[in-house]
Amino acid sequence: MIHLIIHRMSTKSSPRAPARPRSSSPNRRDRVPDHRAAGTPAAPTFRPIHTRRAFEEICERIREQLALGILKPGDKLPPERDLAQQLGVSRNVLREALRSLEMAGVLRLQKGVKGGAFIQEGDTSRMNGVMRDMLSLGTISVRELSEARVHVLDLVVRLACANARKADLDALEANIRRTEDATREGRLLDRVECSREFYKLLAASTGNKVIAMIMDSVTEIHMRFVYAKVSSSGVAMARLAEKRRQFLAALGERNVATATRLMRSHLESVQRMLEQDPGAMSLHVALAEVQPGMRR
Amino acid sequence: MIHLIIHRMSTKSSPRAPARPRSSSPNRRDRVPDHRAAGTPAAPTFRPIHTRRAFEEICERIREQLALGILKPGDKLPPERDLAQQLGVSRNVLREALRSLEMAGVLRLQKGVKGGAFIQEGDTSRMNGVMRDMLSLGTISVRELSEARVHVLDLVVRLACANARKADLDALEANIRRTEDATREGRLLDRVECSREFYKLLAASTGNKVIAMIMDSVTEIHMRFVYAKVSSSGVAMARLAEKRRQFLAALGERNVATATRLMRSHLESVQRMLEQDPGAMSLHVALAEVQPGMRR
DNA sequence: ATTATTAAATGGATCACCCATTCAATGGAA
DNA sequence: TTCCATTGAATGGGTGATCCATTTAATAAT
Repeated sequence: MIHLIIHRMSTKSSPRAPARPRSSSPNRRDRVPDHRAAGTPAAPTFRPIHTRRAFEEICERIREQLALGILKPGDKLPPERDLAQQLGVSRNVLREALRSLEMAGVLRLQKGVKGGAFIQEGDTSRMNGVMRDMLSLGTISVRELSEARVHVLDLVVRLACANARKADLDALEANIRRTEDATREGRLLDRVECSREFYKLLAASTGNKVIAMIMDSVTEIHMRFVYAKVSSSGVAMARLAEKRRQFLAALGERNVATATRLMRSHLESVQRMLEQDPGAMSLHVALAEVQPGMRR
Repeated sequence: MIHLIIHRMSTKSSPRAPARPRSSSPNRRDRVPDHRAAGTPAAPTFRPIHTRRAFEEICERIREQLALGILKPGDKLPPERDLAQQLGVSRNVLREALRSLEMAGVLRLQKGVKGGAFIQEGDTSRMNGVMRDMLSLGTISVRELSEARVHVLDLVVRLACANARKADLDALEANIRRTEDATREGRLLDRVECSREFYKLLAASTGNKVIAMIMDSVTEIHMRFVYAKVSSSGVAMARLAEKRRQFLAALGERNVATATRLMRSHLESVQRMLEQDPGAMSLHVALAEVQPGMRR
């Protein structure tokens, strides 16, 4: 259904070339890689160097079709065997490309007859993984992430005040009720889960998926720290639901100043709690466990 | 040097199983997948279902080692052949995992003796690709991205006012000079390139790599639109360098209000320019071409 | 000493299979 | 007829062997 022919422009002379003997020209001096030189007698169009690997080119082609709107979410790519042949590559290489695209959240691979590689849609959680990797690699620090979160949250509160709709406020209200239930019944970890959801709902209520994505990505790691802290110490933020209600009231009144002030002071108290014992803020506590494709 | 043993817990009966003939049991009724049932007479420990794919598990293991600090940037993984054996998987599958990690910016693969898979460090551009994919897939819209950019830029200006150091201001100053040169010599596209760099420098001057990353990711696409517009229409923003100088002056004086005002008005005029002819804001214009691993 | 050659290590790629899952088509039993 | 079990084909998941290409160090030739 889709044409993705790759003219491999490969470095290799031809697929399954007859094993050009290693030391064919005993005294050659030119260090020019023999590419396909000796093949055609006078082919003056020397192609530029090409170290690009097959799977990169494949990813690129598919992303190109996506960008051009030729491929859309829900579309199915041809079966691996067919596509590999169309592209003129081995199935293994094609799979490397498909795997990469799957991990990037572009594709979803499904087994069985009627299975195949489908263009994925609407996965807004991809940035979380990037953020985690950055942190694992030491490219960014916990401090930078926390600081960024404060600023982003500031922005989110402002936008939520401006744009939150009734449905958003209702969802937040329901979330707070669940928080109250969890508090009453002493389910501390569930309460952390509620917090995670609270911020997600707040982010969504900005009405801007880009902002929401950014917010989620800086919140995800933070909530892991909170989870680890609550999980190990057994202590939890006091008067959480109550504070949330106050905040929600300010949000409902579109009172940016109050909402911002409440959120900031809450963030500060959480930060104090986390920093109580150093080491709880260590990366390994939060990042270890649960590192799958993108659970959470 | 590193132990990453995976007990595959595989579904398959054993590597290279002796090709159990298809229709061996003519009248079997149990739909239980025969896993390794007939092998050992009474093995009561039925392992839980295992749909998890090998390459996912491998990625997970490596990320785990990373999160635990056992693997650090610069470290080298064992050669593919060795690692595959350690993990108990075929080399092909291992490569699928390595490829995914490479595309995610976690690894860098290098050929030749002394080559190998090295843990990458400090690549802050990974979020750009995510943003591009989201846009291609229609998960986010150009409008949302532009809007987010305005807000993020607002934040960046505030932080830059607070945190920019002399070196940052000097770099911005040098950038403006290059912009002037390009303007004088009519190199319009170079001027766009200068703009891209300007925003990157501004983002860096916040002193927070997370914020900078976010800023870069929302700016990258925007600059493609600008590039496409300038490239096709030949018109360019008037008095650009001059406006930049005013802005830089405000930044140097830590005058948040003025800097913010100047930036906002500039963004508005750029937006007006872009929206002049609709269609120029179409995705395809900006996303097509240059979709490599992560050029730019 | 300098330079060219060789050899080994390692990722890049191919081929030819086989296994496991899924689902539609088929066919027999109630 | 209706329903359920069986079958078989399509498709992704995975393996092992083998070769190519690049890079670097060791070695030989000048």
